[in-house]
Amino acid sequence: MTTHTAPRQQRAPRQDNRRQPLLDAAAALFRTRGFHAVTMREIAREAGMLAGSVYYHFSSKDDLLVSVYEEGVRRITERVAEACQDAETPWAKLEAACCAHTEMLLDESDYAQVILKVMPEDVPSGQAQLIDCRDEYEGLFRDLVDALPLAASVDRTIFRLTLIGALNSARNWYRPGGKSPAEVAREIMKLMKNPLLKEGSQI
Amino acid sequence: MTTHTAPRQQRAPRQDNRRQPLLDAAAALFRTRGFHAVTMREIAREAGMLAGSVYYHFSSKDDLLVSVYEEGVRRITERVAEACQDAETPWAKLEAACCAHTEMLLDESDYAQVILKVMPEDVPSGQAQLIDCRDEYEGLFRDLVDALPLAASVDRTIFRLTLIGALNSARNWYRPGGKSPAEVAREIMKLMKNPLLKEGSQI
DNA sequence: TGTTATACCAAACAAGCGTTTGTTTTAGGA
DNA sequence: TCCTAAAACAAACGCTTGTTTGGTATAACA
Repeated sequence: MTTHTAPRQQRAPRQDNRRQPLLDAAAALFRTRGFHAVTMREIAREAGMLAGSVYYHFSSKDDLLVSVYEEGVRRITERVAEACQDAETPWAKLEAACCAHTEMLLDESDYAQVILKVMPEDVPSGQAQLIDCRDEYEGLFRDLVDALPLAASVDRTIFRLTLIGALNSARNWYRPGGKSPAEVAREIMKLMKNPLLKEGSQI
Repeated sequence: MTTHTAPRQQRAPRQDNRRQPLLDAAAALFRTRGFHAVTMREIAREAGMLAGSVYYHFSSKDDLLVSVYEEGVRRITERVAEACQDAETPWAKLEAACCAHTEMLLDESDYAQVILKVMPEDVPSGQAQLIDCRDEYEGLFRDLVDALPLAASVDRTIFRLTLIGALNSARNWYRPGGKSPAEVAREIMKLMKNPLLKEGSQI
């Protein structure tokens, strides 16, 4: 007697599938209010459905956050990698990367901004996954910094982390209408590249 | 017939008052896990009491957070202001301030670290209060930066915000055992003060 | 066109939340 | 020593949370 494994026929997703609007809503809410302050009912309502329906697409709130986070890293990685390729010198590559990074964080993508707002420790079940994502993205900048012609006395690790930290901190004070995100990024890089001292002054 | 307003006699707080242990517990928990992820029951248990008892000392969870936050700003302000006074030149003053700031954020005070972990928008009812606190503390750094002999092309506002942002970002990667907090702060300042370029290299 | 996996709704669930209430213990001042 | 305010307990309140369950409409494929 043969074992009848059910055919388990698979079908293409329907066109009216609302997984994407759901992710978008979650990204927007997580970005502005953080993981713990947002409820499944809010996310669902924003996507035009009920809370229970979300569980057809995601197994838990944590799972939903991880998906948003991964998509955020995917998008910013894509943009930054693309921006680097157009530049020629190591410094120009880094600058292009910083501009793209800052643009994503300051006005373009809810997804990318979730990366700054949500900390891995907020989601114990997916902590390792989020950290891996972040590390992979940071590796991009490690390569760019390693390629720079820096004085031997400069600690490249601290330089890299400080640069990214400085760019990210713009999120706390940037307001649209003044300098553009790219201008902010260039200004910050200028600070770290040029001497600040007034000519003739002593330290 | 005279109206007898009750004497309403006031007494000094008892010696076994546990308001302070309560604040300490709240500071430690808010710092590591954030405002929304921490419950009143946890805070109370950590301080050795029950959830309801907390409301004898604080009118709400929001109120408790605001108290912790204000105490954090008070402590870091005190330490930074004290550190500045010992230095002489503008740059030395700023460096002393940055070292003190970084020490508080990296290993000393749960209270000070709450300032980084909790965002004003987490507590709508006390948002304005938290922002005022933060602004007042930042004013300290504004004065220090304004006193620096900088090249005219440098945007002092962006310099100040970037410096603080860079220092604060160390919270994300600092690990005890390597460079001390003060060394990290000095390294970051060096990055923003000195030229990075290798001698003879082109941009 | 009929079948079925897809994608949702509607309603409930247990657990946990911040907070309130009424009562009890206890230390400080007369 | 007695009285009273301080400071806590014990237990509940109403509500919200993330999640589960059972049912139902419908688009996709045979």
